[in-house]
Amino acid sequence: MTARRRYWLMKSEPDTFSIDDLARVGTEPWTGVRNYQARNFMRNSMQVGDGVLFYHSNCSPPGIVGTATVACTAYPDPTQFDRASHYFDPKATQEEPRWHMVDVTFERRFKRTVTLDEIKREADALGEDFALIRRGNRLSILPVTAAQWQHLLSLE
DNA sequence: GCCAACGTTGGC
DNA sequence: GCCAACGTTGGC
Repeated sequence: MTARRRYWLMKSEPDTFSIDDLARVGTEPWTGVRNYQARNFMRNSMQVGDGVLFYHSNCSPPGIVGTATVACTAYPDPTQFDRASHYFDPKATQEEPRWHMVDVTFERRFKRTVTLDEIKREADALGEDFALIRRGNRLSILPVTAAQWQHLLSLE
């Protein structure tokens, strides 16, 4: 039996890692998540083949720029053990890692950015509880329903 | 570069 | 276990 495909939105700052970077490398470990809720989505819920909306944040304009897929189930993020890394976590141990991540594989770059501004205008269709457009929400990884996925793709 | 929102930390 | 201080996110 094939697992049911789930959908996610993952934010990345294009200055750090953009959709074009992902297109170039093909598959990338999603290092550096240091938020428990975001980690839990990766560790507890992501499955191989899940759909990912790739979102550019902290740029102009912010928005969805393409799609990717989850390439593997979660495993410990090695940067937590690396003293030299910006993401080093002194409280993490090999025996008890704190931070897990998945690898993400490039699927497609949108012909254009579906901007946050446009997405906000679709609040009625997407639902007010959609975390991306909920006021003050800063989650870098959030779940997307099949209906939201379809609707967001239709905006391209 | 500003700053609102919010998560985390640590003193008590 | 409260909560102030602090750090980070991310839109603008």
